[in-house]
Amino acid sequence: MVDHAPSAAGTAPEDALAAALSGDPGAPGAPGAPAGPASGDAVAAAARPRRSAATRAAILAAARDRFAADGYERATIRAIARDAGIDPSMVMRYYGNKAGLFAAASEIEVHAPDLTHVPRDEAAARLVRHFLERWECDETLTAMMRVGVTNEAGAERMRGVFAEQIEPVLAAVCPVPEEAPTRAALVASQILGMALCRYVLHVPPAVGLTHDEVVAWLAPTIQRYLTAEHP
Amino acid sequence: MVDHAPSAAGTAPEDALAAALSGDPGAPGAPGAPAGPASGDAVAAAARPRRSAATRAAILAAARDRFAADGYERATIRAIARDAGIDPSMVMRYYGNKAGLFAAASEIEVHAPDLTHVPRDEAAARLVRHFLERWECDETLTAMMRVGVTNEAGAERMRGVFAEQIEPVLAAVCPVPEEAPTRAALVASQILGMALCRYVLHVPPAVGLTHDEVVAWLAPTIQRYLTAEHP
DNA sequence: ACTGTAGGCCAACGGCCGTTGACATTCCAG
DNA sequence: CTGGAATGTCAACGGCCGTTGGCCTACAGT
Repeated sequence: MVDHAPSAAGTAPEDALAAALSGDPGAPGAPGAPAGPASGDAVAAAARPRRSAATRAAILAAARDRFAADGYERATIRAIARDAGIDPSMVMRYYGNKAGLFAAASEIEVHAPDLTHVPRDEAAARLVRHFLERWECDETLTAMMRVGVTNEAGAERMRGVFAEQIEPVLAAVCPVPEEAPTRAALVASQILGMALCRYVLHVPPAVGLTHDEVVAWLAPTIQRYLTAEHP
Repeated sequence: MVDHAPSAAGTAPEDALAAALSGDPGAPGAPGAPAGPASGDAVAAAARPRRSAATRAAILAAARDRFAADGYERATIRAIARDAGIDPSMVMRYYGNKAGLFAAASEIEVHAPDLTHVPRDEAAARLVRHFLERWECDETLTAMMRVGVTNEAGAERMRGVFAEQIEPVLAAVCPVPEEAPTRAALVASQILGMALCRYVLHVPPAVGLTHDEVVAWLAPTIQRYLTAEHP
């Protein structure tokens, strides 16, 4: 009778991740960032490069690699710290906790191209090629997919990226504005599906396609999702 | 001197999963399965329902739910056993270890429909509708996706399902046989992408589509991947 | 009635994890 | 030169995990 809600015991860590991904300012601020030398010149304080910048960057780079390779649960702070060549406690000092580190390592900028000044029948090809390059330039998107699939907070972040960075861009070329969300979701389903097969599951025939082949196959699909009349 | 390979300690769990998913017979056999009453009638021994069958089924059902909801790492044997109403050690007795349990819980049967006797222009719609229903009838496919994205052994299993259960079915309706793998991968990318958005990431516009709408949008895409000439 | 065996529970072990706090070192302002 | 903040190391804590082995119970064959 002592424990009245044992079934909810396992959800605490996930809450931490959710809070961190929501931009919750609850994380303990890194030393050196908030308070300057008190009476010193604010501009000088901001301009002086912190010696820790290199360490922070190394941690972030190692974290991106590990999260992309292993997902959130299997990527351990100890392993990330080892890759970065520092002590695990430094990760805590700079990013508060594991969730905060992931939130920092998974800041997503899709940089979807502006399609308003692209000929309508080239928009889809442009889009496909952009995402191929974006996906291969670093492993952030792979990491986001790994965590989004496993973790509800990660999924929420992906929905946010979709709503804030994908939908608006596609709405600009949608003939009927109120259909934009549906059409954007269809586009996302095809692009994410190809990324899943090619970069995460490594399905051989999907890996073997050249960029041009992927564009040639997918662009007509995307184009139809964008502009064809509602079936 | 007892333990001769201490350096490989960190990789053991993943290897165990890989071995289990490869159908490695190394797992300790469950009691009651291999040896009958020695001198008894073999038919009677096989027919007599083991009292443990219900427990085994309960474990498997709980495992499917947990793996689907949490992925491989976060789904704990303790939680699965609690859901099944038994002791964690029973899981070990029946399935050897966690990897063996997952291997048993993720036996995938896609049951892709035979398309050889379907009018060519209906094949795609039939396929899309089948996968919608298949995906919603239980959570096995969601579990497979969660693990396939996070775990290399899980990805290997998905590639196996693709090669053995998807590719052959689609090859039957492919005009050019040697293009079958590529076309099957394209089909898989669209179907898995929609499943990802709809059942895993829960992207709102994708969730809101009815079956008929999904079929209406996706079928032309699938049809083109199946039968349109190579672009 | 007796006994072997399958089914089940319990307590524990060793290990890895995230996290913490105390202590050493480097750097810079005064 | 000196004091304090920034940077970094080390060792440890508590917790949860997968896994193991011992012990108890119920039942079927003889």
